[in-house]
Amino acid sequence: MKTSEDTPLHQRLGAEFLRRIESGEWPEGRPVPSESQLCAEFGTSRGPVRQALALLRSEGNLVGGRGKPPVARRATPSQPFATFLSFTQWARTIGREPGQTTIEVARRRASPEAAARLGLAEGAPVVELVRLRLLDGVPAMLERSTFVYEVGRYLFDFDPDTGSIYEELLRREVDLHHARHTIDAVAAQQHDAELLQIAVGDPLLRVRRLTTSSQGEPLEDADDRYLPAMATFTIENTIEGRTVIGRYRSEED
Amino acid sequence: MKTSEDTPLHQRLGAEFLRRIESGEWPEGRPVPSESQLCAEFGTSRGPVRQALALLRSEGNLVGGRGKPPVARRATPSQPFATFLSFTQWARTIGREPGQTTIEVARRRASPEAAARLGLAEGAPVVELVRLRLLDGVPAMLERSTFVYEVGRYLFDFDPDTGSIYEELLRREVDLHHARHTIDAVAAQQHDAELLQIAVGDPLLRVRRLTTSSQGEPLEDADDRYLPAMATFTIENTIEGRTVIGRYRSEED
DNA sequence: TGTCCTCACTTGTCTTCACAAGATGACTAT
DNA sequence: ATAGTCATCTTGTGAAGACAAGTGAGGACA
Repeated sequence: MKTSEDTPLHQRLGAEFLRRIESGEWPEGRPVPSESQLCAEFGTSRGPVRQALALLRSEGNLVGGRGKPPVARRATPSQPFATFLSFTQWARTIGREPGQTTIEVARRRASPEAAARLGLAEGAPVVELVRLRLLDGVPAMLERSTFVYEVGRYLFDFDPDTGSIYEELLRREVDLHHARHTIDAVAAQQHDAELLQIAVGDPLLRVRRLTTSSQGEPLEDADDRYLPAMATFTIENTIEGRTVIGRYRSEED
Repeated sequence: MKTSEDTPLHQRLGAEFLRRIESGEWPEGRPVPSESQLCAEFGTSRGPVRQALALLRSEGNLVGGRGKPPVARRATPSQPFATFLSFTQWARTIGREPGQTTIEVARRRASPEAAARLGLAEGAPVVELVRLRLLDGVPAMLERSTFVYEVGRYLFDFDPDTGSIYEELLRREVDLHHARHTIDAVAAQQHDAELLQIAVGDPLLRVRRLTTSSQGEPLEDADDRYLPAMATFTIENTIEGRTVIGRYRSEED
């Protein structure tokens, strides 16, 4: 029943508990206070306290329990949707300066493959965008996107050289909700090689992405090709089913 | 308060609700029964019902709510830890026959790089394993693993050609709990190319894996190199933070 | 000294109650 | 006919209480 600021009690508790773990106030590897102690400290019932603890448990910040208080853990959080989807936001979170050179943006009729992936009729209008993405001014990735026309039309009112398309689409209230990334490796083609300044046949990390709305309607189909030296993807996995994903700058070695 | 079979009520409810969604008894896109109706049907209080619904919500099987009952969705589940970690189990889940040819298994002194990743002193004993992994008898991946000696010693009592090391280690009660997969692309070296029957320089999908115990102690450091035509990794991501991961056979195209 | 038992404490589970806030449809007033 | 109001449904949130089961420490006992 703490002084309400209109956000639910269990959320405030969860944020406070997380702060204590990350600040070391609740040291890593040591048991946290018991639920009854927390109830007493915050003057609440067990319900909100347990909800808050369950949230931290699902994020890997608390482990163990049953008969004894759980133990605090510092856990690397999963990268949020925006960081994972937007090159610009990703670059900033890893402390690099994003950049881009637009190679082409055009209204076209959908190719059979793109139409199939986007759930469109063959020949339906789409907007295709090709950009070379830079990290600190150095080529890092070649991005080929095909947008459903209803979304892609916004690109003509917007200079794709100036910043994040993802942020622009959010401003236009496009319902970007879900993305499926398929990761594999390909050899650089002629076009890739020229733009990324590598040799034909060099390995590239390819990420094909299908972005959909909250209703499951496809909005964007993309093919991003990274220089392996510039980016890696990580998947963390535990036996209890917790998953942490991330995109990082490759380690120098 | 349903006839107890010693598993908690909310788990039984969650399993039953999931069954109804996947069977179509609760059709996709349609609102599910209200909590009070479910309470009446199962003769329980709201607590367990809400716990069960929250579980399904966290797995993407229920969306919406607040003021009206949530809507059912069929969601692809995240691949479990075992499927993601074990080539053998993965192959079986996608309906292929796993196979392997052991190239070498040896007790060595850790290289500086491996020692650093495994948190060992340089020169500490480790067990190195190199296997060519097959799908339906065709080369698919080259696996190079370095095990901490305490774990790797079991490999000498076990023929790595006969099956899953992961399952064998579980039988020995090795505490495999957490894995961090780092995905990038590399060019095939001489050794890779010979074993995988490709040309030197061809692109390979590389997955470096660090497997740790529940206490965070490193157990295995691996470098798996997949033929791009044989496997892809997928990451699904939503704006609410739900994540689904998977490893799949590449599509033919 | 070493073993076993008891007891206090903890978390997990479930019940019952209450109220706030969003959603919806029927009804009313214009 | 249309717009606004209200009753009634829903879920979200929180309190309080109860009991089962796991944990661990201390004491009794051999």
